[in-house]
Amino acid sequence: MQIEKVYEPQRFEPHWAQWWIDSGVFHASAKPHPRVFSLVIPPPNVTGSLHIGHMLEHAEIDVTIRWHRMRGDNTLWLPGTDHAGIATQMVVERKLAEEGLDRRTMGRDKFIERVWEWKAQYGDQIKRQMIRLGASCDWSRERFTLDPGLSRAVREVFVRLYEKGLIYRGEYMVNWCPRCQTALSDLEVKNIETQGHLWHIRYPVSDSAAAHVIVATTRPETMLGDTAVAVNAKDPRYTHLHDRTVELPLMNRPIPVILDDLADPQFGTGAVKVTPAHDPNDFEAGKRHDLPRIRVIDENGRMTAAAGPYAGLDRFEARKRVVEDLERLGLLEKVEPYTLAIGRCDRCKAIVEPLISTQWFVRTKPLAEKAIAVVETGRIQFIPENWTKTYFEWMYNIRDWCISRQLWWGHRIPAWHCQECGEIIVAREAPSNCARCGSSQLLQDPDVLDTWFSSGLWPFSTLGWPDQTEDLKLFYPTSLLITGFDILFFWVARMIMLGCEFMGEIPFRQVYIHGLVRDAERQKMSKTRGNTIDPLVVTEKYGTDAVRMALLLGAAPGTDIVLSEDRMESTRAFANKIWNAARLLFVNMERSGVEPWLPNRLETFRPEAGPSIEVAIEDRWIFSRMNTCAEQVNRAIEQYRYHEAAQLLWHFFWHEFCDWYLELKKPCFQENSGLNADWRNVLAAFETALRLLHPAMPFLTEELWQRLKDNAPRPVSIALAEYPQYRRDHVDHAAEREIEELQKIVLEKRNARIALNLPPKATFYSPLAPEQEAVGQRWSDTIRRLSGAIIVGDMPAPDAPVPMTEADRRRLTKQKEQLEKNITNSRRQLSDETFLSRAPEHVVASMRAKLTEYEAELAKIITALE
RNA sequence: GGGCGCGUAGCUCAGUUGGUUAGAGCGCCUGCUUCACACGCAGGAGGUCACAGGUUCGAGUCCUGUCGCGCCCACCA
Repeated sequence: MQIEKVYEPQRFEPHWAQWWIDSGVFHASAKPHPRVFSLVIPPPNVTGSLHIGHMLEHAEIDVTIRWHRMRGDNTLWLPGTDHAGIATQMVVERKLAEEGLDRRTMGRDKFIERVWEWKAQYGDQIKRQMIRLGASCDWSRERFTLDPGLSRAVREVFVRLYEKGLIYRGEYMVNWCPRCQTALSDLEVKNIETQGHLWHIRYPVSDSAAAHVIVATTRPETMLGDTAVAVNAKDPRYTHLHDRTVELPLMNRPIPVILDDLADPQFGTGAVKVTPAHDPNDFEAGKRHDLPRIRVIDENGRMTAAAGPYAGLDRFEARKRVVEDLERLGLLEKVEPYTLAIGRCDRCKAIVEPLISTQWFVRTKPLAEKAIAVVETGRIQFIPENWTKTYFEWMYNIRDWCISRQLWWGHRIPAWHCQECGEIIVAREAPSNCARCGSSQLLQDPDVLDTWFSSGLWPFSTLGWPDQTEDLKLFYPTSLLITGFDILFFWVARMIMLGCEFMGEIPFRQVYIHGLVRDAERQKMSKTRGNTIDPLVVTEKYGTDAVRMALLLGAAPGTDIVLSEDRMESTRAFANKIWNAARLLFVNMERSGVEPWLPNRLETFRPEAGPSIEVAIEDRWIFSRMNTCAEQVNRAIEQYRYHEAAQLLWHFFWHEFCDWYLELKKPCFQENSGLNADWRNVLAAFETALRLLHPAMPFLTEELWQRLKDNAPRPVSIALAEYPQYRRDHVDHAAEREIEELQKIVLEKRNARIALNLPPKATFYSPLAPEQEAVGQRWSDTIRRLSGAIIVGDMPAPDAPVPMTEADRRRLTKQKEQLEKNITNSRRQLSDETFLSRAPEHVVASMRAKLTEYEAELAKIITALE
């Protein structure tokens, strides 16, 4: 059998990725099963290819899913993608611009056609990437948020919410992105601290030549739309202005002075200009005082006709001109530098303009109540727990959700406007006549829904809702959601609200929130920084398994994940280590004339299996150790402690299986030995180790597992094999104690050799402590092989004792000091009445045991030093 | 302004309900091409757990405060 020295992932991974899909290994059963584990993917945007953050998410999901599948659960990982309204439309528009095209000249239908073409191309790319990265999804259940079925669910939800009065349409102030030409929800606006100015402007008081009031603003251009100046009723400085009017400069329009709490006497001059059409606070104040709303900025961010001489100017140009003009008129009191939070569009970073427009909204308070309750009662659990607080924080202060977008790509709002009487008809399917006047002149609302409206239904719309499908019955509520904190409000919160409302049941039981992937310098990865890691590039270079392992090793709950080439190099080394352990076995099997035959598992190493099968102590030891490892790994995965699971696997395989077990087994690999008990045990141990490693490193383990032949029927894939579980009867304390003692002796002898300055190959005589003799004699050959030391009993003792080197003496002295300190500490603790009465028994017991150990060791060191 | 989190070896981070000598990977130093693996083997150096108090028999872990850093939310012009 030809096996290369170095594991080449590129040769095997694509092959297995395809085979898994073709053989349907990952398909969930539609039949009820006592244990069901289901999870829906956070659907990636169709806009682009997957980045390393997706790979982390998918690695974590995949480990969990594979683990459940191997435990025999009926397991579903439902894949799919999101149409991502604004993001996708933006990308396609940009693409069209390169061709010199514009969506407005193309027309809606033509444009949507182009987006679908884009989707076909990129949606496929995402699927290909995921398959290549080993994601064990059930591709037969793949969904897209704009699929007919999911669109039906969207219309159903919209209509029901509307009928329940939870969706309304109205004229309100919304965040408007002048670049994207659409309204945005509050969540889609990012407030970014920016260095700006605070302009203090004098507004002359009407009929009072000298008097004026000074207002401060960060946006002077909006003064053109001012319809009042507000002062606080309790502010003694402005009592003379009550019931007066001021002259609005530049526009020469009298505006009233109103009394409103909007004006904070502590801030600025205590007087504030009111622009009801362009500021959310002013909008509210305007409603309270019935002020006119003068719109001076339009959807393009340009000044309207109402802005008089400034009409047609860009809003920022207008600001400059307004300030210049005020200065010329001597109405500019002063300008101060000022730090303010500017709202920017989450997608295109354009400065958002608050505008009054007619939009559709969801009344969120009633939905939030249920969503709060299910988390409060612990029916939904966040991991790590502290996200619960963030979730509540947002839910308690939730505001109505603007769901209409002036885009073309997305779910068209299922509302029709009657051209005759203006009636609005909300319906599941297009109505033919107006419900009020009977006219057939109906036009569908041009707007589409916020992307998150459809993703909010994802856990049940993907399973067939509103139909009561088998899948829905079986897999809803889903077991777990694994996602990032950046979409906690956007997505997770809305799924909980909508799931509780429409299914009457939570969408998932647990939410695991993973961290952000950062680069070696702990920086956030972003395209502008140019520090992104492309999953395909690094998997090509290091192998999928290595990259997965690197991600998992860093994936401690609640922390960000640092990924660097260094890390992937070390995990690649680990993959190679597994490969070479297999190589050792395969090469020796050939020499021994052993067909790579996989024995039935347990009978080979269990002492109870009968006297006919020899079970060497190292076999008993490795199975006992592997049992412990399985226990810990299972518990770690169960608690989403992926980094711990990965580290346990690493340590077990490298430092126990390879460093000790295989080394101990080497003498058994004899020429033409045939398939003896030793071989059976080695192969059984190796096969079990592969299964243990499989969720973390699926490709390598599948490749090696398939190369092991079997004498008994087994699943077609290691992905369907049984995951090793802890078994009480596999614990073998006697074997562990003996091998531990052996390890201690070998390490001691190795150190002795180094202290003597002997080269690795040199053998030397070394005495054995009396208590080690029983073990030492039995393992003398092994000790000699692994340490180079010939122990007393093997050979006559040397005439002169081995002289101690300086380095050795230093080391021992240091050890001695440390031990003395520990002994003092332990003795003090053990003579402390309070400690003895309060500390748990096992702590006291272990401290006693350790103390004895320290004392013995100290005695040895003292004699050695003399 | 409110909320969350971080500060542990040169670097990047683990450290589950407090329990005795604080761990890993990388890097560094020493010695080895030993017939699975130099993506390797054997060994080693390196930490007053940010700082100051407190609770406790016992604190990296719990409490208070200080300093430094990050993230999220929020309409103070």
